[in-house]
Amino acid sequence: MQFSIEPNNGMPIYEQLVRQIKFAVAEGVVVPGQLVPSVRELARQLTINPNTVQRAYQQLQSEEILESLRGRGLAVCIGAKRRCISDRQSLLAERLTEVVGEAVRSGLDHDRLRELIEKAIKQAIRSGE
Amino acid sequence: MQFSIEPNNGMPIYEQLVRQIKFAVAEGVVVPGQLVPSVRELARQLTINPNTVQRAYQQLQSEEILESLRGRGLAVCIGAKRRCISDRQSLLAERLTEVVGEAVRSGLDHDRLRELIEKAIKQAIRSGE
DNA sequence: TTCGGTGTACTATATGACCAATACACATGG
DNA sequence: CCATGTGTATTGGTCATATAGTACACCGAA
Repeated sequence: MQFSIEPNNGMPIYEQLVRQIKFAVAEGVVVPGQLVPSVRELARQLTINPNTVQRAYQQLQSEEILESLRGRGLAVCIGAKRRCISDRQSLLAERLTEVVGEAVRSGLDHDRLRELIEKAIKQAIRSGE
Repeated sequence: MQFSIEPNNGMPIYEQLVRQIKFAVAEGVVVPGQLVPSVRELARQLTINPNTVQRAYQQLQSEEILESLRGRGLAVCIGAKRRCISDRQSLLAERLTEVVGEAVRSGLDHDRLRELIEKAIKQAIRSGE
């Protein structure tokens, strides 16, 4: 459960959290039934406000990714993994479509575009190992 | 000079404008010396607030893309085209790196990722013609 | 039972983006 | 000259995000 929050990235912090937790469930980093970090613990870990974490957890509950075990914590729902895998594809496709769309509309050569994409992929893989 | 603004896209409206105007200069849709639409005209055209247009124009002046001919309008600076072409590449690469980075970190297969990218490119080209 | 950790709820405050309205200085065309 | 259209500046308001602080109900272990 390693999250990285980037403020000033346009995307609200609570939304970044929602995405990353969904991705973690999709990858099996947290399995159904397992507890996620507590509101206060995760807030302390990321040095953000507990209310912000709470907001992310609240949305994940409304999407039936997490369920509340009051007094104990929040657990990953049973059927959540399949849905998170599906969600991951949708969420990433959505952003990709936006960015690629902007590039094409801007008039950039398709060759240049593919070149930039390949460079981005290599950089992402390299920085992640 | 055809712009499309999407509110609630995370990116502020004035920043969307700055990018699209830079792209237009890079493409030669507006050539150096030519006047861009007036603050009020563009605001009316996009049904946004004149202050928002003003803010975009102000930033473009600080980057020496536009110059103010007070009482007449705003013109594209002489050396601006080359800089805009360079800026376009940087701006698009930056966003691409972010999105691709998120996809890779999320654990998505590289094959799936390339698949999504190809689909996004085809869709962008198709919707643009 | 008691205590600490859990989720949850509520109010208040600060910041940034954006809208709304107004006012002023300048240039152009009648 | 003067009316119109420019850019520019200022003030105030709304909304979403995020922070800060407090309070309550619940569970489990000591």
